[in-house]
This record gives sequence, structure tokens and C-alpha cells, in this order.
Amino acid sequence: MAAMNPTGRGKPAFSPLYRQIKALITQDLQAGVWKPGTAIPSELELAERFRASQGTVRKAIDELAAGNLLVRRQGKGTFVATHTEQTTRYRFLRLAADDGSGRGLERRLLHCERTRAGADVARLLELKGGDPVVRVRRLLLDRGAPVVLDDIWLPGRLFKGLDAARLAQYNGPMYALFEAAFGVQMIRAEEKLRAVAADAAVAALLGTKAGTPLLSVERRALTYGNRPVELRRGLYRTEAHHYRNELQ
Amino acid sequence: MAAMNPTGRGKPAFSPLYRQIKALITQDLQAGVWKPGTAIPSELELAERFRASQGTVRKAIDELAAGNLLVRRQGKGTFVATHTEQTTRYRFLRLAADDGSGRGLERRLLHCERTRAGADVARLLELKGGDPVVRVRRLLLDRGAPVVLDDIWLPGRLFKGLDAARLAQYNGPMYALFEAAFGVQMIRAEEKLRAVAADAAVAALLGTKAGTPLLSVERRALTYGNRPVELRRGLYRTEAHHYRNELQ
DNA sequence: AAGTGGTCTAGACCACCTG
DNA sequence: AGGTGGTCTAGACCACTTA
Repeated sequence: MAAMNPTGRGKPAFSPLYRQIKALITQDLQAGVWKPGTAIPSELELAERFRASQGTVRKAIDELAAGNLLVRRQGKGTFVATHTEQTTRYRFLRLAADDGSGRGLERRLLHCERTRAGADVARLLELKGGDPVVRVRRLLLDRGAPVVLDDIWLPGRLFKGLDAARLAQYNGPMYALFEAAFGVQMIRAEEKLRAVAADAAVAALLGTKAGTPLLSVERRALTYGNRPVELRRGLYRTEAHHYRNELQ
Repeated sequence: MAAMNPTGRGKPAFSPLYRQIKALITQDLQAGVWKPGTAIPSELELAERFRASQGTVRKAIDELAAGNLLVRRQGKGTFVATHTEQTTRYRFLRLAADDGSGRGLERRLLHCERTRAGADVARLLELKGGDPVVRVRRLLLDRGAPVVLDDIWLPGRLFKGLDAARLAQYNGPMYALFEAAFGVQMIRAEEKLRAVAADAAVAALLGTKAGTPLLSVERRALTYGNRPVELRRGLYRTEAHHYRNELQ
């Protein structure tokens, strides 16, 4: 394996071996060679395959683990990250109760339809205007009280067969369903937060009054290769909950 | 240097050498042996000092760089992180204009007084009730329009000599002043976000109407050893700006 | 006992920056 | 040319898990 990148134009004329190996592993992850939750080959086996030393493969895996694509477990192996496990289920949910109570959130499906992408949705999902999309609306409730109203848009071609029945029957984190049933893995997401006033319709659904300040969370979730695969807009009641963040 | 930790009680009976070295470097950072913006000794010199190999010192520095305590620059050295440089100035500011315009924010000091900590502030800053605190109120403006109203509480003992004159005269990021003038380095921060309604007083300061939804950002900033050294509550107008976040 | 990830070393060489 | 961080190797050994 060449350490140089002879075709490199512009800046990255040099790509270290461990980054090339990282790219190759990422390709295999993207292609679904190893399913979420399963182990990838051991470091020594990968080293042999790529004709590199353990340390070099190790550095590639380190970066993938830092990006939450892989999970290392000493003595057991290195596993493909998944949204299905207890510990990693709500990786992207930053909602917390002010009193620190647990996360026994109840889900209630309000709406699910297949429709066509408008201009904004198409642009953000990198689709063409009029492409099929799935539109979902749901509530999250904490001890019976509505806390979040989510509106979700998904590319129709990626989520064939997703409908109200399918969603209603499944009870668990959405990203776990997407991963298991549609092979779509959410890797990272960008969010934009704002404060907005509830309109009458939203207020009714959230059990509050029109004009109540709500935290608006616009999310764009991406899969391998930074391909956008979900838009989500959450409206959060924040009288007894908040959005927590860590700055570093 | 022993790789074992013979006094270890409970779980961490084993601490690898690179973590012990990391702890020693952190101690020196905390003690101010090297000032922000200056270079620490080279990897080879530290390896000699700690009687370890370059690779082991390197791993310790890698973790400190990942935590934004140090910054590596190939060919030049490894430097103590600072809030004073152009690239790292607004490390903790997640405010962005919807139209993507730059960050030429104007600061306007409204208020600065030395007073006594109330119960809540004392608890969050890990002080005793009645301990001296500095209370600051200021505005951030974008092209003349108020966007953020910040209320800030600082432990009085750490910020001796901080007053309105000092703040008014200085024009730059606050954390850069804290670092240069008081030797207090903000390492990380926790934030809680909510949507709230502007009251009359806040509305007047932000140039909007009472009842306008505002994004409330409660921040607790920490220095070495997770010691809290600042409380800050920002109220953001989000008609033309938003709080951006990356989930990973 | 065997297999996995985790640590550590010694040495070589490369890429980048500054005199 | 010399110093700094960055990459890579080969090999040894440790810690953790499973059988």
C-alpha cells in the first residue's frame, strides 16, 4: 500500500497509511460488510490484510472509534456502533428533566404519510423537488405530559415500506428501527436551536397555550459520507425540561 | 516511574504510564508553569524527563490535545491552549447568524458590581453563601441590533480588581481577559437551554416586546480539575440568529 | 489457555517550520 | 541544517474476556 497519493490535486498530496486504512474500513462499514452490533476482524487480522503493523491499524480504528463509528471492548473485540443498545440508544437526544429523573419517555405517533418534497426539504436532503418523502409527526411524553412535538422528513427511496402501521407496531428508538429495518445508520447530526412561540395548533398538541415559548430544534442527520438522510424539527416544552450541552 | 498504582482503592488499581504522565503535565498546566500561548517542552525532552519513550509521552499529549488543553503544531511545537488567538477566540460561542454572516459582534457593558453570592449562585460556583462575587451584565450586538443579554457571576476571590472600568477599557473576548489578567483558564462548560418569554425589563434592553420568545442559555464554565469559575445566563433573540450544535 | 484490545519500547524515517 | 511533531515498524508484555 502506497503511503503517497500521486493523483492528489491541491493540498492533500500526502495521506498517511493509517488514514488510507481508515478510509478502506469506512467503505466496508458503508457497504454493510459488517452489520451494526457485530465485531469487525481483529487488529492483527486487519494488519495482515492491509500489510501494515498492528499499531497502524490501531490508529485507524482509534479515529473511527473517536467518531463513534466503532466501539472498542477490551478482551472482546471491536464492534460496529449501533443505536439499538441500552447504553447508546438516545445518543442524539439532549433532552433532560430538570429534576434529573430518568428517560422513560413515551412515544405517540400522530401522523405518517408519503408525499413529495418541497423546495426547502429537497435542498436540505439533497433530493430533487418532488422526490418522494415520508413525513412523520409524533409526540414524546414524560409521565403522561407532552414534552416534544417532532416533525420528521425522510427520503422515500431509502425508507421503502415505512408507514404508519410499521411505526405504530414498533416501540423503541426510531434510529434503531432505521438501522435494523432499512440499513440506514445515523452517524452525526447538525442542529439549529431557536426560541419560538407556539401557534394554536401546536399548543393544542402539546397541551399548552398559544404563545407559549418553545425551544425549536432543527436537526439534519447524516450517514456515511455526510449524506443527509433525515430532517427533524422538534418543538420542546421547557418548563420542566431542558436541552443539555457540553462545550469543550 | 511505576506503571502500577499500589495505593489504588476500588476500581482503578491500574493506571497506565501515559495517564500518569498526562496527570503530571496537567498539574504543571494548572500551576501555570507554562503560560497560555507558549510552547511546552518537546516530546523528546519530556520523554527524557519522565524516563519514558517518545510514543508514551505522545499518547499523553494526544489526550490533552483532544481535550483542548494543548494545541499541536507540526514543526513548531506543542502549545498551551489560549482564548486569545483569532482561531480560538469564540470557542464557546455557538451563536450564528441565519444568513451566515461573520462574527463581528459588538460588546456593550451595562453593569458591573461586586456583591455577595446568593444560595443558588454559591452552590453552583461551589462557594459559601455570602462569599464575594462579581456580577456583570452586558449586551452583544450584531450590526447595531441587540442579540444577546448576558448576566455573569464570577467568584470575587479569583477576580480581584475586576470592575466596570477594567471591563469597559478592555475590548475583546472576556475569556481572553480572564486568562491574561487573572490567570483563570476556561477549559470546558456545561449548558442548559430553554425557551422563555421576555419580561418588560429584558425586552427593553434587547429592543423587543415583552413576551417575545428568547433562548435562555445557562452556562457553567469550569477550569482545571473541574472547578467551576463562572456562571452565565444568556438570553438570545433568535429571529435572525440561532444556536448551532453538532451531535456526534 | 487462547484470543482480544491496551501499553510500552527503540529506532527509523518523513513532513513541516525556522534560522 | 537542525529541531519539532507525525508516521510506521517489530516485538514484547499486560489486562480483560471467554471457554
